[in-house]
Amino acid sequence: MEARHLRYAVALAEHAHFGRAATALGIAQPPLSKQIAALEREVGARLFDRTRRGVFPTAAGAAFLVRARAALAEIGAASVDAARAARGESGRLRLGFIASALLDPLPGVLRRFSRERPGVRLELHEMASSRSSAALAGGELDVAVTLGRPRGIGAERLVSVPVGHDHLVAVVGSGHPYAGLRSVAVAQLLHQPLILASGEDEPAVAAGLRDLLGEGSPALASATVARDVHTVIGLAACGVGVGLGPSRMLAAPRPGTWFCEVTPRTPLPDLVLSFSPEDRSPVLDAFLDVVRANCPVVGAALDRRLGPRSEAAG
Amino acid sequence: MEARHLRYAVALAEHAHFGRAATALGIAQPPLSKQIAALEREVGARLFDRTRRGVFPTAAGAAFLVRARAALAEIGAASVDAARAARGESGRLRLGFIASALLDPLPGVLRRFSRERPGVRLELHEMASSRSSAALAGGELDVAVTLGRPRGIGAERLVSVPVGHDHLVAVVGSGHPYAGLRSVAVAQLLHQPLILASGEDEPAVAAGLRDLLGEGSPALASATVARDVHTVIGLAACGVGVGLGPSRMLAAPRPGTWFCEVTPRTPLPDLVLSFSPEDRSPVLDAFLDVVRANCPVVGAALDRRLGPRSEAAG
DNA sequence: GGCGCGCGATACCCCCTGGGTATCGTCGGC
DNA sequence: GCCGACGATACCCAGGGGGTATCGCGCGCC
Repeated sequence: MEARHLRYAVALAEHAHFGRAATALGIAQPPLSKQIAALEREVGARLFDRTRRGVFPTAAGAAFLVRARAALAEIGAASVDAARAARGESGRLRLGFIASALLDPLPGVLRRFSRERPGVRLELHEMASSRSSAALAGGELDVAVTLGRPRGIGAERLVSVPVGHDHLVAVVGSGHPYAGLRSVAVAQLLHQPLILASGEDEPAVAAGLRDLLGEGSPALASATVARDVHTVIGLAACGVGVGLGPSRMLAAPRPGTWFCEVTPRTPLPDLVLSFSPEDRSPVLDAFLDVVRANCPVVGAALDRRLGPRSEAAG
Repeated sequence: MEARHLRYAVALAEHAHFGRAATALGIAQPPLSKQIAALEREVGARLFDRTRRGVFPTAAGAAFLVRARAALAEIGAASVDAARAARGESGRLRLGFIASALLDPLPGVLRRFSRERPGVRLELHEMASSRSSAALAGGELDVAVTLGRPRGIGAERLVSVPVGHDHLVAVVGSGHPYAGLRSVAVAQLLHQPLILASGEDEPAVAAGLRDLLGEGSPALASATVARDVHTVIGLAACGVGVGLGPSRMLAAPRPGTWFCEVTPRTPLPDLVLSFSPEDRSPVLDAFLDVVRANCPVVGAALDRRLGPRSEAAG
């Protein structure tokens, strides 16, 4: 049985007349008679009663038509759904990211992406950079934002572009003596209670501080350790001490906090956007477009890695 | 787009290999490649990624396949449902009947029919005979059991067969003086409180009694009137008086009641089964089969009206 | 590193079948 | 009783679905 048979049966039921149904289908009446006869032969039951007053479905025909209409609706939806998916207007995007990425590149990108692609389900997974890399290589994520380039098995197959440069900055509550300062020197941190994110989540901050303050520094040893940079800012705002984190923090100002540069300027690893070029999908391309639009420097780097924009532009 | 394209796409997704999918479909590989290419052209999107390790659906392909499988399931169900309906194994039967028919022919018929055709929904409508006839002629019922042959517009197009002959009998409670009698004479009814069904529902009983007792008989004038014959029996069982109704009542004995013949024997109109021969359906045929099997006399009458059994015997 | 092989795409051909025209059978209605 | 409407049938044609042969291209294996 072919979709043609369903279309013909539905048209015949709607017009209750072979000639008019055939005209509506764009064919002549005899082929329609033949196809309906063939359909009835295949089903093994008469589907239409040919009376003088019109052509009406039998009980079997009525049962058939219910399914036929449903099948035709599914067939139509198949094309539509596939085309939508091909244009990246539906589907899902699984994004792994380190918590601090929520400070700077992600808010704008996610807001814009979900506005431009309301049909795409965003699955956001906050996780450590190492887990993001592994999940990306294993196909469990579509795109990841990590600290530094991904390493580990499969990482060499990933495309990675830096999303921006970072250096170490300090954050204090408004009532803190350092509030209002443009910058603080490393020496000013030595006898302050320090707050920084834990090793796994933001390992670079702790490493940078070790470089600045010395390996066994008491200030570092007694530092308050938070799970992620958001908590660091929150604790600093409460006056617990001097928070230390990536300069990305400046992009998300929060009332009651004050940010100062740390001198000497201490670079931190870049935030990096990665994905598997083999698993590119229209949704991923759409996401990359949004990233391009939000951070022009990323666009140039992407073009260098993928060629000047895919032809599947929506 | 034809069902063939859906079948091919599903097979290709299942085998992840053009050659094996083609073999499973019973065709060669090149036609499958062509059909998939044509499908992708029509949808306007690549549906499968051809990699060295196999053929996998793209995001668009995955969306397409969901709909394709659903459509194919509907198409398969269309045939099955139609065949079932053609065999009278599904659908509905709308039966109109007079209340007293529940005493005799209907219990056995309905029990047997619902056992033989569990997929058919029985719609039972108790109504006066005149309404049944009109509903049958108007296409609102498939079959009706009425008192006497249907009359009124459209009734001449109906096929009607008597389901059995009836005459007037009396029913009393076990404690009644008549309990235990084989028969009662008309004279014995003259000074008894009588119970009979109301005019609309069982008009023949009242008419028969008028013939027996005389037009202005005080016994008739003071008779208790119930809506239907079931109530008559119930009231008689309570000792309210002598119930009068069709001999069909004998078929549904009820504890605490006693039935006696009324002499002289007074025939009542037959219970008649009617349907529209133009609207015959497999379900109706199946119902008529059950009626035949339950009441052999009806079978002969039906055969006389319709020919010796339809060829669509299930 | 070259050859072989597995796989999908392409080229080309055939014939099946879907659709066309012409016509018939039949049943109502005027 | 004739005509007209409608579905079925007969017959023909051509488009396309499916066949075989072959190519292009990686990958893997000596």
